[in-house]
Amino acid sequence: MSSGPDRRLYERIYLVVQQVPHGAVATYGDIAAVVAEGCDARTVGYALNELRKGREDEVPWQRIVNAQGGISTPGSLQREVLASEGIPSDLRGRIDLARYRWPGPDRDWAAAHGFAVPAPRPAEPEEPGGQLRLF
DNA sequence: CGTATGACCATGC
DNA sequence: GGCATGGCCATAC
Repeated sequence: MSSGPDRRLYERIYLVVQQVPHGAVATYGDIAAVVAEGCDARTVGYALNELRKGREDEVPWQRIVNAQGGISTPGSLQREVLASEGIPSDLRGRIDLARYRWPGPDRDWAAAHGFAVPAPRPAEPEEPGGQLRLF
C-alpha cells in the first residue's frame, strides 16, 4: 500500500515544518527524519522550493536551515526574518543549533498523524572553550 | 526509462 | 576549516 503518494509527500513535509515554533529552527535532515517516508533532506529542500510560488505565508520555510546552521537560500531574506524572530546568526552567517534547534514534534501529535518520532539524541556539546550561555 | 537537477548530508583529503 | 566526492530520494524532460 501507500505506493506512490506524489504531491502528498510535500503536504506531509509542510505539515511537519508547520510544527516548528517561532523562535526555533530545524534542519532539512530533521524534517526528513520525521517524515521518514521516502523523504530525505534534499527532498525537503525540494518541497520548500515549491513554496516560493505563492505559499510562503502558509509554511514557516524560513525556520529550516542546513545541518551546519547555515542558510541555504540566496539573498539575506531568510536571515533577516529569523533575526526578527529572535534567532541571531554569527558573522559567518551560522545559527547556534545547540541553542535554537527544534527538539522535534510533540509525541502525541506525531502519533496522531502517523509520523515516526526519532529517538532524542543526546544534547550536542556546545562550543568548547568557554561558550557562555546567557542562561 | 535514463539522465540531469536540486533551499542536503556525511565523509575524506 | 574549506573543498571535492559519493550517496541519498523525488521530479522534470
